Amino acid sequence: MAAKPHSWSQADRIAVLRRCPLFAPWPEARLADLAAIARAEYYPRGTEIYAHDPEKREAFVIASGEIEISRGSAAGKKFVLGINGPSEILAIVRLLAAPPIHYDYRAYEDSVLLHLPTDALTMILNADPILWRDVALLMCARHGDSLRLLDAQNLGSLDQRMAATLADLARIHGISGANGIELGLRLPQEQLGAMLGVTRQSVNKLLRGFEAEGLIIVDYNRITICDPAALDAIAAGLG
Amino acid sequence: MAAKPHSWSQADRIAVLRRCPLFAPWPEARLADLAAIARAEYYPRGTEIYAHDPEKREAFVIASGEIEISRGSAAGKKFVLGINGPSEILAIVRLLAAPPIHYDYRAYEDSVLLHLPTDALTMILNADPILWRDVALLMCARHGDSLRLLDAQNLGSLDQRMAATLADLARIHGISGANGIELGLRLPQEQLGAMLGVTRQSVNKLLRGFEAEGLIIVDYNRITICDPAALDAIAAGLG
DNA sequence: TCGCGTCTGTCAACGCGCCGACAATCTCTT
DNA sequence: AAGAGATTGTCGGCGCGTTGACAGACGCGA
Repeated sequence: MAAKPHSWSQADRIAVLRRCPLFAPWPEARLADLAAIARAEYYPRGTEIYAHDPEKREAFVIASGEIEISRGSAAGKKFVLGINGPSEILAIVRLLAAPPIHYDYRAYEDSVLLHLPTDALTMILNADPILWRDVALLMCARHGDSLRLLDAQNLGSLDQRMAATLADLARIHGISGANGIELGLRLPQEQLGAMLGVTRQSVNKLLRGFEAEGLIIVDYNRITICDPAALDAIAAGLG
Repeated sequence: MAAKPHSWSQADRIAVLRRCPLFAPWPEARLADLAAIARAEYYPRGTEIYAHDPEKREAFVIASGEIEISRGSAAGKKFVLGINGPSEILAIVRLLAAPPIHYDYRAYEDSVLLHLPTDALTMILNADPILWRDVALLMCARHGDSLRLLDAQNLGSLDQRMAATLADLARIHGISGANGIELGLRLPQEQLGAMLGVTRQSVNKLLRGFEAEGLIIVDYNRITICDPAALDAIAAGLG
């Protein structure tokens, strides 16, 4: 599915960038500048993206595949912030935030990324400063997402957080199918647990509860959302 | 302490804005533009800032006092994101984030705020677009803060989160005193609980544990940090 | 087609933080 | 100086999610 990047032309890179919401409204010339500094790279499933240099100052756009954003603790626990698909731009915060913050990026499926070195990226932005506005808006949206997660953690029950997470995944990775919205993603219960901050066993019980109510269908590594509205209702605290 | 705002001059407003990290580096002319659209308002302790209109599209700078940022659940629980002091700019996200997100702002002490209507603010930014860069950097820093909180919630123990929260409070509200860093803030244990997402009783036990180890001194509504380094060590998971 | 590694279903024991309650203490107002 | 309201200290019982363990199901590669 993912074409190997060694053969990618400037036009190929521009096409990928054009699909990224942050860059979509940019003028053609700026996109060309961006594409000129972009470096395409292929990562087979399971690869750590910046394993060799956690302090690497590069953002990247997902050309194809899925990237898992996570963070591990000294105790060996793992917290998964999210799993992002094509056209998302990631690792922007690490470029700018002070004090710096570091997340682990892992290829959840075979993926191709377009790397954008910070220094070159900021030079392009400074050359046409109104583009910084788009960055600011993107950061606001991301910040809003984090805040929503934080609220859910502190105010919601486990049911609610599970419902919210499933609804989010459906929005990002959903493909409409025969019985409802199918998550186009292999999704072990352990993985869901790492997103919710609970154990695999708890996820299992929850999932089977939802299935019993006809909200979802669980099928070895795959989940289908039958009743998205009901999930949203639960997530909102009305369930 | 807080001068009533009805008497504030343009020069007074400029002085307040100059102290805000976001605006500090801006040229004098832009600051004057900002001050011209700013409206100073006084809020006695306990007042809800946008109670009359939760959808109000205004950011504000704290001229004096303390503002609590929180969010309530339908079940009556409350989650406190933070308590911010003078020179902080708040409610920026609500202006820009999509989908919108709403927090409650409450005067934790008698406070004076400088309100900045969104539309006028964005016009000033658009007139000198490089200023958007500062906004983007600020949003990155804020986003980083949220992510750190989120990590702590999902990976850390209650001890660690308590230590981290106390260290944060010391950084923002700390005044060096005889026995260490005194938190210049009345801080009921219930309030700390709302920040950590746990009950008052749990906070009490934790606090007395820390006190027994000589890390802090608890004195009715006041906390003094005796050993900040030890708290940081605990927060980092080494305690 | 076999076999191994991954993923799922389920259980009992355990521990941590919550709930509800009550008395003691402190602060502020009158 | 006194009373009201807010804050703290502390307890026992309870519920939920964890821990650790094991059997069974699935799916990919040899």
